Amino acid sequence: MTTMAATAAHAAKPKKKKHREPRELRFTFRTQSQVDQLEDGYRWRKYGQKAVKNSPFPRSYYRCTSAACGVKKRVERDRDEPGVVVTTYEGKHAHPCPAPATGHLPPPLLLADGGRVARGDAAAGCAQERAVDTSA
DNA sequence: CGGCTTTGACCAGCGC
DNA sequence: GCGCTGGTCAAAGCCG
Repeated sequence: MTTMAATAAHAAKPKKKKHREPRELRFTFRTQSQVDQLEDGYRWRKYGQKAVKNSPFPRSYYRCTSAACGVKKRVERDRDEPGVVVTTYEGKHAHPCPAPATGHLPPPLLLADGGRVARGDAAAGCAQERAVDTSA
């Protein structure tokens, strides 16, 4: 960002967002983990990594590998707890969980975010979707 | 062979 | 007016 000197020689892309659309719900969970790729019951593909000023650590951007699943997930480490990662889910899933029910990988310690409450469950994603679907 | 990961670069909006 | 940040995309390489 310091040196953005570059020659524009590429076609523009239809990507722009003035205001956050209320359509996509945002869930922020604080999970105590050492790895970013937490198994929440879905597959995520990292599509970017940027360092934010709010945190001394870089933020990771993940996207659901599903087809009609436009769910995004951003993972960043806590500023005071390097052992804790802040997982923010954006959007809602529209596909079954690819992970088997026998997948009890994450041990988990989900804390309440700034407004929402999460339960320690391997199927955090499924639970989230269910909660949203039932609520909305 | 397929699928996933990583890095760099670019863009847009906003603030002062 | 300029600078800055945040966010996304693209391509390539590597691994199982």
